[in-house]
Parts: sequence; structure tokens; C-alpha cells
Amino acid sequence: MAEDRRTKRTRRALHDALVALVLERGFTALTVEDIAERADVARATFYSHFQGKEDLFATVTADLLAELGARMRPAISGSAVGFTGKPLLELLRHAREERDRYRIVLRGEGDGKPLQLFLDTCAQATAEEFRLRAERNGVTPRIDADLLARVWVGEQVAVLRWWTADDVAPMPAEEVARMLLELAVRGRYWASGFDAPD
Amino acid sequence: MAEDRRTKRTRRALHDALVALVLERGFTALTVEDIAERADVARATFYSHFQGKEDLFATVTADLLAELGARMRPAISGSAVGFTGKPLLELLRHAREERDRYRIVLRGEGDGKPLQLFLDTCAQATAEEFRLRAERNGVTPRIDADLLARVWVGEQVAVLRWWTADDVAPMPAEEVARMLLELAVRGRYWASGFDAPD
DNA sequence: CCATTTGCAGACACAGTGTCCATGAACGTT
DNA sequence: AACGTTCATGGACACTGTGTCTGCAAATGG
Repeated sequence: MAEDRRTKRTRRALHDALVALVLERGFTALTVEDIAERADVARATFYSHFQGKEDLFATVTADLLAELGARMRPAISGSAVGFTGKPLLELLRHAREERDRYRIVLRGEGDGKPLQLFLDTCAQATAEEFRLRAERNGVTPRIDADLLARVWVGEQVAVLRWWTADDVAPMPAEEVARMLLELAVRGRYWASGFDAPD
Repeated sequence: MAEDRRTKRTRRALHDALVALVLERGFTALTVEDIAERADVARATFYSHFQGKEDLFATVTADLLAELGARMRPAISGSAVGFTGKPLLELLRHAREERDRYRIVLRGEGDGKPLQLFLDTCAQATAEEFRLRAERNGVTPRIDADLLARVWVGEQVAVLRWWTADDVAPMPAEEVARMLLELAVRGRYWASGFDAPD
């Protein structure tokens, strides 16, 4: 038997209500009653699906990460050397489509636990893929792999945060990707217009 | 008349109690009663100093930012071109001394509001100083200033997050600063051991 | 069409909030 | 050292939100 329509409807309604309300008021300010009411669901029903609002939020985050992972895998294997080409573009597109969910995660809502999960997952995957390529191509990284992965992911997440923020002018994803690629290749001193370090 | 000893004592006790408890249990899980008890302060007294735990947290963050600002100013003006030299080293040292406070901010505790404030303040100051130098030295940035500032700050914050985390091996601040400087100058492809982009 | 599952509304004890007040102690000043 | 002022205390208060449980109605899948 397939999943009951009602449960699917309820869960989806609660997901959407949470996202909308977190954007409006922030996670902490929300009550289970608020979420249930926005979703047109009885409070008792909420508790029959989730243990609390943290649980609901965790589910939303896990779903987002799973979708991202599914989209990134083919893009990564199709990219020869780094992550700043096709994979980044795929990330940006996903973020544009799921802008609201990205915003609440990147903002650090919920004591930053979803954000922490997001960062750790990305950083770990990056470091892994990174080591794999270094070995496959017979090159030796000139900088600690974990540090480099953190820098890599941190940079992209910082841009994501800036790019998905409320007040920023919508720059095309391709434009952002191009800039970051140049940054990765030429370094930040080049980008700032200078030629020499201090 | 100087400030009353008692108020200074209680405020400091509440500050410390908050930091310790957030590290132990996370901001959301805390009650005002918990914080007051840990600080050996009556609950009523808490409310005579702060409007709630968010207010207390905001004060802690503001203090941290103010201290950082005071330390960064001379380091920035003494550095010729970029931020990745002396200023970064100063940031790392401050983070090492105030490790606990940095950790709870960088983690995104409190729905990420303190983190947001931290990021925005740093990014704004960076972008400002960045434009100022470009004009003074007659160079033209090759990449959007705001984007570049976000990348710059995002990278350093990502490293800070990694460096101040619980489980990581303590790498010397000077070592971290050296790596980041090379990264900024030569770009990430160089760092990864490759020579060409994808 | 029926048995099962799900959603609903209302009730419950409980925990934490934010505010108030009377009392006594600690404080800075003279 | 004595002063008036300021601050901390502990208990009380109404109130909001939590988490769980009930009986009953409606939707669902077979």
C-alpha cells in the first residue's frame, strides 16, 4: 500500500509552514501552535508526526541535503579538476530554486545545528573528493587538506549567504560562478587589483 | 561615582554563566533560571539587568565585537595592502584568547543572529577598507567589491570555525596565517597541487 | 462497502516566563 | 563611622506554551 494521502498532505503542509514562519519571525520565536495553525493542522496531529519543531526542522534540512547530494553527484564526476566549475553552478541553481530553505539554513536558525550539518557534510565530501583527485593525478597538495576544504566550502557558503540574502540585487548564477572560478585560479590579490602581497 | 561593584559582579557572572552553559547545552535549551542559578544570582535580579537571554547574548556578542575592533584597527592601518597578513594574525590571536565566546558565536547559536551581526560587521569593514585602498593606490578591482569582501570574510570565518572547534588538533596561529596568505596570493588551484583550472 | 488509519477538538499537569513587592544587605559619599 | 541610596533576594502572581491522552468523526485503501 502506498503512503496515505493525508499523511503526505499534513507533512508537506507542516514543512511549508515552518519554512514560511521561520523566514518571517525566526525559529526560536515560533511555537508548535503557530506552525500547526499556519498549516491548518491540529496541534495534536503535529505531535503524531514530529517530536517537536526541532525535529521538523531537522527533517527539512535532511531533505534539502539529500536533494543537493543527488544533484551534485553527476556534476562532480563530470568535472575534471576542481569544484568551482559545474558543481558550483549546480549548487547555485539548486539554491536559487530552493531559496527559502537555503536561507533559513544558512542563517544559522535553530542554534546553527542545521547549518553545522550542512557545512560538515559539504566539507567532508569536498575533502574526500579532493584527496581522491590528488592521488589519482599524482599531485601533492601544498596545504593541509582539511583546512583547504574548509576554505573552499566556507567561501562558497559565504557567497551563497550573500547571494540568497533578502536585500541583494539578483546577480545571475553564471556570473557568480565565473567570478569564483577566476578567484580560485588567480587568487584574491589578483581580484583586488593588486599584484603583490603585503 | 563609579559603577557599583555589585552590578559589575552580577553582570560578569551572568556573562560567564551564559557562555559556559551555551557550550554545554546550546542556547535554545537554556532557561533564564539555569543561567541565573549557574551565576548564583536570583532570577529577579537577572531581569533587572537584561530583558531576557537573547538580550544577554547580544551584549556578550557586542562586547566581543568591540574588543575585536579595538585590536584590529592598529593592525589594519599598519598593513600595507591586504588583510591576510597582520590583521588576520591579530584575529586569530583574539580568537585563541576568547575561544569560548568565538565558538558560540560562530556556531550560529541564537538563531544565528550574533553570527549574522559578526559577519555583517566584518564584511562591511572589509569592503570599506578595500574600496579605500583601491582608490588610494589607483587600482581597479577586477571583481565586485561586496562579493569579494564576503568571500574574504567567509573564508576566514570558515577557518576560524574549524580552528576553534572542539575536536581539532591545535595548529599554531602563525601556521594558519601563513597558509591563508599563500592561498590569497597564489589561488586555490595552486594550493591543491594542480596548475590548471577545470 | 468495510475495517483501518488518520485527523480533530478539548482536557490535563507541568515548566518557564515576566513582573511585582517587602525585606535586608552592600554600597559610595560625607 | 554614620548616612541615605542602590541593589540583590526570595516568594508570589497570572500567563503562555508544552507534551500527552482521550473519544469521536472523517478520509482512505483494499
